[in-house]
Parts: sequence; structure tokens; C-alpha cells
Amino acid sequence: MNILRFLDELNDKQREAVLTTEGPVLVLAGAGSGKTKVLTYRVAYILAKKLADSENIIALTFTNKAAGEMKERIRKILGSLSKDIWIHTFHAMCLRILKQHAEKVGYPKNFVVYDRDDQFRIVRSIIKDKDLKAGEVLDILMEYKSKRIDNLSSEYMEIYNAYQERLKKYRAMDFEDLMLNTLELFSKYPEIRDYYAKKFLYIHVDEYQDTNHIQYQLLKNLLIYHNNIFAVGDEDQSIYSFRGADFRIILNFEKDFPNAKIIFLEQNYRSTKKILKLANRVIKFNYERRDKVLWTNNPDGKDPEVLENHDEIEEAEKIAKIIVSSKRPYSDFAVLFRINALSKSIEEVFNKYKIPYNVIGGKKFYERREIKDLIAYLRLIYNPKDNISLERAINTPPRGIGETTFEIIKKIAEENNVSYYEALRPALKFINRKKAVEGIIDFLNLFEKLLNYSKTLSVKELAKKIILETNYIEYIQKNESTQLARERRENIEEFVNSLDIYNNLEEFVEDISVKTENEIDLKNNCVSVMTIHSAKGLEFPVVFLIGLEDDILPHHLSIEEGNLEEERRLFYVAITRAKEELYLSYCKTRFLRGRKELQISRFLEEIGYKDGKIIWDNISDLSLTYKKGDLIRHHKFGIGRVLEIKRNLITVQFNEHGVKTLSLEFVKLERIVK
DNA sequence: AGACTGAACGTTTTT
DNA sequence: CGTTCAGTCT
Ligand SMILES: Nc1ncnc2c1ncn2[C@@H]1O[C@H](COP(=O)(O)OP(=O)(O)OP(=O)(O)O)[C@@H](O)[C@H]1O
Repeated sequence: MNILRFLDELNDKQREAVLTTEGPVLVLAGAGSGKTKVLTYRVAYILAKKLADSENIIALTFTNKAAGEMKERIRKILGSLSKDIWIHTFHAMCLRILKQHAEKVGYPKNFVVYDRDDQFRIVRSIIKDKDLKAGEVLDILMEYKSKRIDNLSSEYMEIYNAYQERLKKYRAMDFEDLMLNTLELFSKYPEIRDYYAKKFLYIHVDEYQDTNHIQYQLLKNLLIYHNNIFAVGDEDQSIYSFRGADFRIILNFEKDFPNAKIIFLEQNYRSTKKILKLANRVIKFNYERRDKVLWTNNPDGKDPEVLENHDEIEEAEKIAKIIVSSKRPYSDFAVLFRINALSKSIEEVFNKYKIPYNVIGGKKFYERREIKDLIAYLRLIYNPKDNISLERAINTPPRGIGETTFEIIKKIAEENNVSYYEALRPALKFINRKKAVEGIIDFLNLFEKLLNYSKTLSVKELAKKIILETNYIEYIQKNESTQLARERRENIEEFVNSLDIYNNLEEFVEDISVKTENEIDLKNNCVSVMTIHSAKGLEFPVVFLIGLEDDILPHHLSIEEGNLEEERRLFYVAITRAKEELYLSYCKTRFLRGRKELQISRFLEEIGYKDGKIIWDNISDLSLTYKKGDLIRHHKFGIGRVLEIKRNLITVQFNEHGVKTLSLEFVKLERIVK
């Protein structure tokens, strides 16, 4: 069979993974070993061999970008044969299921999904009289909701109940609801669960280490008939614990799925030997992991380089100069960082040097004020009970409906148990200010007009009508400086143009509710600028990793939380994105809410950076990471202080176990920084 | 109601 | 530093 020729590209282990189609399989392997490639080839193999039809296959990912990339990869191999495969994030899968069955869990079909900003608004309005911070409260609420904590204080419980009630009333779900309601649907209606469990003959999960417990439950539900799960992952790349991911789930795979087959891949195809060496060095400092071998046949390559800078401008300029003087296309380069705030200086300097770039993620397109305004109108047309959207739309542009007026509307709505929109007309007779009454009438007329348009017009035409009928452009120009107004106008134009792809309003609202970034506005042949989180799963010939300072990477909040190992995994993920060249950059000072003096990241020391250069020699590799007097932790002997290091032998005075001499080649120690 | 002011404040990652 | 908030004025 000719179509199976693609299997020749794989090594023996990889092929074994592809060919093991029945039963639970886990591929546990380090970065760049071809896990995602194996997963996509396995999907292709199943279809080519006609083991199942495309609608019987599902592939789950954790980010939209990963889902998009996988769709693209599979389409390349299979063309239209792949069209009915479900390739989604967990959230998008749940949304797709719930759209079919919303009424069964107590929602109308046109429910909307609230993002963090919308959640904020609800929380803020609940606690507005209390002396609490909305961000902290929301975090705690969500931890409770996703069952990471078991109980709440009575005060928080009250807030939580109010929050849930509002969501329900507004016909809205948050991200967690998507998954919880799907679980509820499955348990209330076993026949629906059975339908999907039977439908999905083969279930694939990429980046399995990012699974949280609720997602794990969902998987279990979908596996009751066929039990064909194919999961790939790497606990060293687990970087989403803040949203509940627990890499113990991947480490427990064998226990969870009896007679599971575990396949280890050891050859890295992505990076040069030198890059891989640094990655292997640093990850060994983590204690909570399964030790893995990772080697490569790729050439030694260019030595990774550390860039030392006085400040972030020098950092950005150095990078710009390297890019400009290179013969490579712009798209070969990526600039990665721990926190979004670091992109600013890069952007400024790239603009100055006329280097084209895409900022991926970051201050998201959909989060800009003008875009959110328009989306509020569109969402409200789709679901007039969406009170959060109404609250935004009703007074943008200003119609004289301020806080006092809106409080009346809210009160009427609550008393009659109707939505804010339905309360507008009845509220009129309680409002005395002429201007406010006129404003509401204006809004009602406008909105009815828009509702009518929505019956016949495309999403794009509808958006144009909204802009026209609300005089939105004039509103911007009146209120903002010309510079900002132009920017906003351009954004609106871009947004409107991006609406071409939607056939109807439902498609649009559904799509933006789980999609956070606008892939449409990505330009070709550009340097990619993004956080390490966004870069996971991607690869670039040349990677610049910036902001390698203590308190940035590792981030100070993680250090406080005792989450150093996760920060180290982030560093590992970042390094392993590089195929050929790697630049590691830090600054002595940085502008971050005022100029700050910073210390070089401890991770640079861990990769063997000492006295201004990276040490490549093998034996001292191991010893240079500790020095006399360091505090270290041993998994058996506990905490101790280093007395002496000779070649690869380390002598430690342990607090509870006396003096020991250990071989650095075999022992795993964690350094504790004072 | 809304524009304007100065003070306070916050600082991680994403579906 | 830039954003947001509370308070004041029109
Ligand atoms: N057998 C192979 N022969 C040649 N190239 C391969 C082989 N397997 C994988 N590759 C290449 O190695 C690179 C990394 O593959 P892939 O992205 O699938 O790795 P991964 O294990 O998913 O990495 P990560 O864990 O970082 O996401 C890709 O460019 C892929 O094409």
C-alpha cells in the first residue's frame, strides 16, 4: 500500500507506537523526539488502513495553536480524507458537545462563554462593597470550582453561589463550566455519553502532562467502550499547573490503564548536540521526574551563546543586529520570554530596525477595547440575555445612561426576574432624567434594527451596520488622540475583514468563545515574539531566550510558592524549541515598574555558565553546578552542606545523616538557594 | 452624566 | 511605568 510509505520516515520505536492501535498507549519522551509527529502519523495510519472512519477519531490538545498545527499536519498527509476528525482543545470539544445538548443541563442553545474579563466583571459587582481584590477572589473561586480545593469560608461560599447564579441567569458558562457541564451531561444522560464513547474509536491526547483532573474524568468517560487511548507527553514539559494540570496523571498512566503499553523515545531530531546538552543538564536538577535518555545524531552545531546586557534596550538591539546581519529569513527566528511585559522593548527596537514580527498571544486582539465593544453588540444580538454584554453596549458610545440609571434597570430586572434587556422598556417609567430616557429609547430602536439586520445579513455586514448605526468611528475620534484613534480604526477594519470566514452569527460567537487569538492577522515571514507557554510544541531554527534573570525566570511569585521546578521546566521547554542556534540573554537592569537591578538567573549557572562562558567539558559539567558551602537537598538524606568537590565526587555534610561522599554521575541533588 | 484630576497601585503563565 | 480608581467640577 503506497499510502503507508510515510511510515518509512519513522524510527523503530516511533513506528511501534504508530502500529499499536489497540488498547491504551503512552509515549513518554523528551522534547523533540517526535511525539507529535507520531501522533499525527498514527491518525493517518488508522485512516489509511481503514481501521476507522474519520468521524471515529478524535485528537485533543491544550492550546488552540496546537490544535491548529495538528489540523494542518494531518491535512497535509491525508487531504480531505481527514475532514471529519475532531481536532480540538478539551474546551472546544466540550463546547461542541454542549451546543448539541445545552437544554439537558439547563442552558438554552445560544449560551455564551465568558472569559476572564467577563468573570472579573461579575466578581467585581458581587464584592463591590467588600474590601477584597477581585483577582484573588476569582482565583480562589476557580480553584474551588475545578475541585483543587475542597472547601471555602462561608464568606467566599456566598460569593461563589452568587457568581454561579449570575452565570446561570445570564445564560453564560465560564471555561470550567464547559467541562463540568459536559461531565454532568454524561452522568445524567448515559445514552449521550455512550454515543460519544462509541463514536470515538480512537482517542488521541497530545501534551498529556497538561491534563487536569476534570479533563481526566472526561477522558475516562469517553473510554468506557473502546479504551483506545493514545497519549503522548513529557512530564518535564508540564508548565500549566496554575490551571490545574497535574503531571502525576501522566506518571500514573500505567496504574490508571492496566495493560497499558508505554513507549519511550530517546532520539531527538530537532536540536543540535550542544543545545540538547544544555537542556539535558538543566532538567537533571529537577527531582520530581522520571529520568530519561535523550540523544541526537544532529551535528554539534554552533555553540549556544549567552548575551550579557546592561539593560533591555541593549538586549533588544543586540538581537536586532544579529537578525539583520543574518542571511536567514525572518521566520527562522523566535524571541521567547517568561512574561508578556518583556515584549515591549523588543517591539520598539524591531520597529526601529524595520524588522517584521508577530506578537503571538500577549495583549490579545480580542481584548482591545474597540474590539470588545463590537463583540459585545454581536454577542448581545446572539443572546439578548447576556447581561454583561448589554452593560457594555448600552452606554458605548455614551447615551446618557450612567450608573444611577443602570441601577434602576438592574433593580427592575431583578424584581421581575428578567434580563436587563427585557427590563429596559418597563424601566422607562421609573426614570426621570429626560436624557436617560431618550438614551434608552435610542438604544432600543437601534438594537431592534440590528436584530432585524441579523436575520438577513452576514456577520461581516452586520458588524459594519453596528459601526455605522452607533457612529462608532466618530465616537473614537472624538475621544482619543489622533494617533490612538487611527490605531483603533485600523483594528476595527482588521476585525471586520476577519469576519469573512463566518457563515452565521452562531459560528462567530462559538469560535471567539474558545479562541483567544486572531490567527488571521499573522503576517508572513516574520520574527515570532511570544511567551514560553505559547511556544510549547513549536520549533525554530534560531531562538533568543530573553529576561534570564532571577525573579523573571524563575519568576518571583513561583519562587515564593515553592514552584521552582516548574520554572525550570519552563526554561527547559524554551531551550528545546531551538533547532540550530540558541541565544540566552539577561540584563543587569530592566525597566519594570521603575528601573530594577536584577541578578542573573540561577538557571544559567545550572547549564554550566560560569565566569562569562559556558563550560562544555563533561566531568566538570557535573561538579561546576555545586560549590563548596552550597546547601543541597538529597532525596534520601535530606538537606546538607557541600564540603568538597573532587572531579565527579561530592562530599556533603548532611544535617541528619552525617558526612557522605557521592558520585555526581548517579546522584540527584537539588540546590537550595539562600 | 461625564470629563477631568491626582493618587494609588500592581507586577505570571492560558483555555 | 501605565493603568485604574476615587474624588471634584461643569
Ligand atoms: N524519525 C524522524 N526522522 C526525522 N525527523 C523526525 C523524526 N521524528 C521527528 N522528527 C522531527 O523532529 C522534530 C520534532 O518533532 P515533534 O514536534 O513531533 O517532537 P515532540 O516530541 O512533539 O516535541 P515537543 O515535546 O517539544 O513538543 C520535527 O521537526 C519532526 O519533523
